Amino acid sequence: MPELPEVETYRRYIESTSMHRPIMRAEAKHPLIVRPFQARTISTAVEGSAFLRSYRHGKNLFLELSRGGWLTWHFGMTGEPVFFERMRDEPPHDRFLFTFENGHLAFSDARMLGRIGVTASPDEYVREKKLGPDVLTLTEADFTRILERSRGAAKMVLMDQHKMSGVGNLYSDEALFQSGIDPRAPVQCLGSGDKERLYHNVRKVLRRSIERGGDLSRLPQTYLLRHRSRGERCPRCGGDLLSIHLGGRTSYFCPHCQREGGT
DNA sequence: ACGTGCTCCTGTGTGC
DNA sequence: TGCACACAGGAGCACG
Repeated sequence: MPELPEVETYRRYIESTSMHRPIMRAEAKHPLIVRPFQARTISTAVEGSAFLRSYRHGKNLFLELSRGGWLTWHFGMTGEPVFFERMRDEPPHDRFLFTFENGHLAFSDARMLGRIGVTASPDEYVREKKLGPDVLTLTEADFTRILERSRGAAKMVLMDQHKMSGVGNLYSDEALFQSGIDPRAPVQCLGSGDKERLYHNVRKVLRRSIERGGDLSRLPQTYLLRHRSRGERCPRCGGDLLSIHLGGRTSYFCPHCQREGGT
């Protein structure tokens, strides 16, 4: 379920469970999870190393390997890291397993849309994938510049990892809701007030969720995310929420509280 | 250079 | 209860 806050939560989890432990085995339990690499390539690069440092860029996690290079980790839609000590506690859908002297770190991923790979450095990976800057590193001026260079629906711009990296379907809905902006609003139609609110709300929403450990159920009831399902009502005005398809993804918003822009 | 839609995968919830 | 089918918080790619 990983957007930026979840991946940051996973990074901290791995920091607290799995660093500086010699990796005895690194095994792809399913070949798809390391695509387009060969399972062997990853095992060879990782076994005998330890994770030295962690780094996150948008929804991507990087772990520096003591023998050189970095592990890359993308969580797809259903991936999560699980540390455990006894094999009988191995999670279901274990797709990649790191084995330490005392314990294991599994990549559990039901849908297998996640990926594990290796790269020379996070910078190299970001360049290869043409990822935009991590959204939390953006200044307001950077953010505004990105919006001004873009066209199309505001929500699509927020979610485009090549423009800015880290925001997905759910948090874009939330930031737009809190900013009173219709997800379909063309970015060119946003006023400077809209852009300013959007910048602050994107950051606020992501930070708040990180504080809550990426657990949506711990976000305030005033958030759209707590009401993001069919038939629910806007937490602000009580009106019916609308759900539409935008770029193949489901968007929820309040047609009363969210406008096409111009402030 | 762009936006749209298809595709990769499997598990779960919904409605008949 | 059982089954079929839509749908899911992501992203790369082909196509127009």
